[in-house]
Amino acid sequence: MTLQPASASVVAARSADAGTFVGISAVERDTGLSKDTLRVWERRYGFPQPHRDAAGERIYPPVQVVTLRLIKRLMDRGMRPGKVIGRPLEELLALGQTSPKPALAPAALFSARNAGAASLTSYLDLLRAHAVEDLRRALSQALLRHGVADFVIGTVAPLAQMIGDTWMSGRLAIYEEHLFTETVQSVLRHAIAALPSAIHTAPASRPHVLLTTFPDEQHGLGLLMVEALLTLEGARCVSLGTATPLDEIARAAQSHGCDIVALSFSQAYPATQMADGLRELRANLPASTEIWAGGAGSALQKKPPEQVRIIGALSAVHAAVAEWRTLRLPAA
Amino acid sequence: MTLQPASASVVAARSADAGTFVGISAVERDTGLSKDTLRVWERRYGFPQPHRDAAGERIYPPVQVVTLRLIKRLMDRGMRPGKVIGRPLEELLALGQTSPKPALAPAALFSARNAGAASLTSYLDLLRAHAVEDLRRALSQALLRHGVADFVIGTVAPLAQMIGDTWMSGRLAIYEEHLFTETVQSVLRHAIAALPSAIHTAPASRPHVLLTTFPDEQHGLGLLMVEALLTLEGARCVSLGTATPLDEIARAAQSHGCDIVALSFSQAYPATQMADGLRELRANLPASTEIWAGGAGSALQKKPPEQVRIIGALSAVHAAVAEWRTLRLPAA
DNA sequence: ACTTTATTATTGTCCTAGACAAATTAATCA
DNA sequence: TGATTAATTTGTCTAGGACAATAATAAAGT
Repeated sequence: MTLQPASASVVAARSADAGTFVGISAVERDTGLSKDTLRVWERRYGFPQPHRDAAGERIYPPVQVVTLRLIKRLMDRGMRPGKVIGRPLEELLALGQTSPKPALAPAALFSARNAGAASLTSYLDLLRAHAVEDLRRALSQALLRHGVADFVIGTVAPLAQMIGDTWMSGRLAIYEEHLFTETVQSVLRHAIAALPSAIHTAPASRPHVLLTTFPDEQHGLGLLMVEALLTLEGARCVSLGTATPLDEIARAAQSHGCDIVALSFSQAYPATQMADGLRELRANLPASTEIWAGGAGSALQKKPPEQVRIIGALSAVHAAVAEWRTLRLPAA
Repeated sequence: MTLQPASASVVAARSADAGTFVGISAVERDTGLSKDTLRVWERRYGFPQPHRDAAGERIYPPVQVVTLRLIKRLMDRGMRPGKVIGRPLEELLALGQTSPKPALAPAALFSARNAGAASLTSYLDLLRAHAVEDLRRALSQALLRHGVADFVIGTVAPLAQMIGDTWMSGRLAIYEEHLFTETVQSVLRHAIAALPSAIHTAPASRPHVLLTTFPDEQHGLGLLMVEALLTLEGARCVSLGTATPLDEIARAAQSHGCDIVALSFSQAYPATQMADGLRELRANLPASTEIWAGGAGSALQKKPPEQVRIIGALSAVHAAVAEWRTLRLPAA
C-alpha cells in the first residue's frame, strides 16, 4: 500500500503531520475496529470518509484515525455508534469527560480504603512528568505503607480507572498509558513474589486457582491484581497470562486439579463473547471446579450466567475465598 | 452464530469431540489467519473445507483448525502455503520436527555459555509435569549460578526456542507454553528489579534505552531478555511493554530523550510490516537516536534497513553497548 | 408502578467473486 | 557470481446485499 501525500484540495487534516495517510489495515490495527465495520460505517453514517489512493483503495487522514480511536473507546463505555459518529471531535472529547454510565465500580466503594483521591492525581503527575523511577518508588512506598490489599484495592484499581478516563479526554498519550501499565505491573509482580509462598500456608494452600483471560483479551493488570489478593489470602495461584483459548483453559484447570478458574474482563470485552465463552467453559469443567469472573467488563453487570460467580469488586475477593473454604473444605 | 452438531453424513472429524464446529471468526482468532485468507485458501487450494450451518455460514471441524494452526506455524518459519496446504496432518508434524531454515540463531552460538542441552530438557520435563513452583525454583537457581548474562543467553533464549519447537511438533499444549512464559517472565522481572538501579551507575547511566515492540507483536519475552542484559550493562531502560503504535514510539523516545530505541520481533512477525515500520520510525526520529532491532524475526536476516542496527544475537548486546559508548560518549 | 414480553431499530459480521499489488521464485543477462 | 527482469504465488481490498444478534421501544400483563 503506497502512502500518498495530501493533495492541495484536501479539506483539513493539517493538525497533525499531514501527508501521512494510512491504509485500512493500519486503521484496523490502531483502532480495534474491523475492516468490515469501517467500511459499513462509511456506507451508513458517512464517516469515516477516507480518500483513495491511485489503486482506488481507502487511505485515512490521521485526524479520522484519532477520532475513530476515541469513538471506539466511547463505545466500550456503552455509547452507541449512531449517537456518536459524525459528532465533531471536541464534542466527543467532552463526552469522554463525564463517565456516561454511573461508574461501574463506584468510587464510593473504594473511598474507605483509598489513600485519598488527591494522592492519586500525584501519581498521575509523576507519570506525566515521565519520572518513571519516581513513580515506581512512590508506588512501592504506598504498597509498604498500606499493605497489599489496600494498595491494590485503594490505589492501583482506582488509578487504573483514572488513567483510562484521562486518556479518554485526550490528556494522556498512549505511550504514557503503556508506561503506567509496565510500572504497576513491575511493582505488583514484585509484591506477589515477596508474599510468603502459598505452599507453606495452612490450610493445605487451598483453593488452587487458575488465572487467565479469554482470547482477544490482552489486559493483564486486573489479573495481576486478583493474583496479588488471592495469594495474600493464602490461595495457590497459577497464572496463564492473557489470551488463552477456551479449550486450553479447561485442559489446564483439569491437569492442575484447580478448585477455581478466575477470569478477568476489561471494559472493552464484548458481552456476547463473554457469555458464550463462560457457558462453553462451564460445560467443559467438572461441577466441582468453580468459575469466578470479574473486572470492569460491562457485560458483568447484566445477567450472570449459570454456575458462574461474579466478583463485583476486588474487595469481594476476601469474602469469596472465605466462603469457598467454609463450603468446600472439610472442617480442619 | 449457531453451533450445529455434526450430521451423520459428515466425513471424519470424530477424532476430537465432534459436534463442536467453530465459526470463521473463532478460527481467525485461534489460528491467526485472517478471514480473507481462510476464504481464499478454500477457493484456491480446497483447504480448509468447512461445512455450512443453516444460515449458509462456514463452520470448521476442530481437526481442520488444528491443521491450520500447524500450517500457520510452519509458514512463520518460512514455508510457503502452496507447499504445505493439502498435506496430511502427519506429514506436517514431520516437517515441524526438522528446523527448515538452518536455525536463525544457531545453537552453536550458545554452546559456549550454555549450561548444557541436557539440563534444558530437564526444565521442559518440569513444565510437562506441571511443577510450576519447581520450575521457578530451578530457573532462579540457574540464574544465581550462572549470572544474569549467561542465564539469559545460555538458558532462557535456547529454552524459549526449544519450547517453540516442541509446541510445533504437537508435544506441548498451548497452556503449557503460557505457563512457561509466565514463569520465565516472573523470574526475569525479579532479576531486573534486583540489579543495581542504573541511575547510580557510571558513566551517567547512558545510554538511555526505550524498549517496546511494534503493534500486533504480543511476545514480550525477548524484550525482557534484552532489558535484563542492558540493565546489566548499566544502561537505563524504560520499557513500554508490547504493541505500541509507531507514532507513539517516536513520541515516547523524544520526550524521554532516549539514545536508543530497542525493538524485538518474534518469528511470526511479517517482514513487510517490519520493514515499513522501521523506515517510518527512522523518519520520525532524530538521527542522534539509534534504532536497534533484534529477535527471532526471520525478516531480520535479510536486507537490513537503512540506519537501523540489527542485533543478530543476544550475545551481541554487550559489544553493541560498548561500541555505542565509545562513539557517542565524550571520553570521561 | 413495575416487570415481562413482543415489536421495531440498530448494528456487526458474513457472503460472493473479481481485481490487483506485493512478495517470492525462476529466468535472463552482464 | 551477482544483479535485472519476468513469471508466479499469495494476501488484501472492493462492492453491496443479506441476515443474525443486540439494544431500544412499545405493549401487555401482573
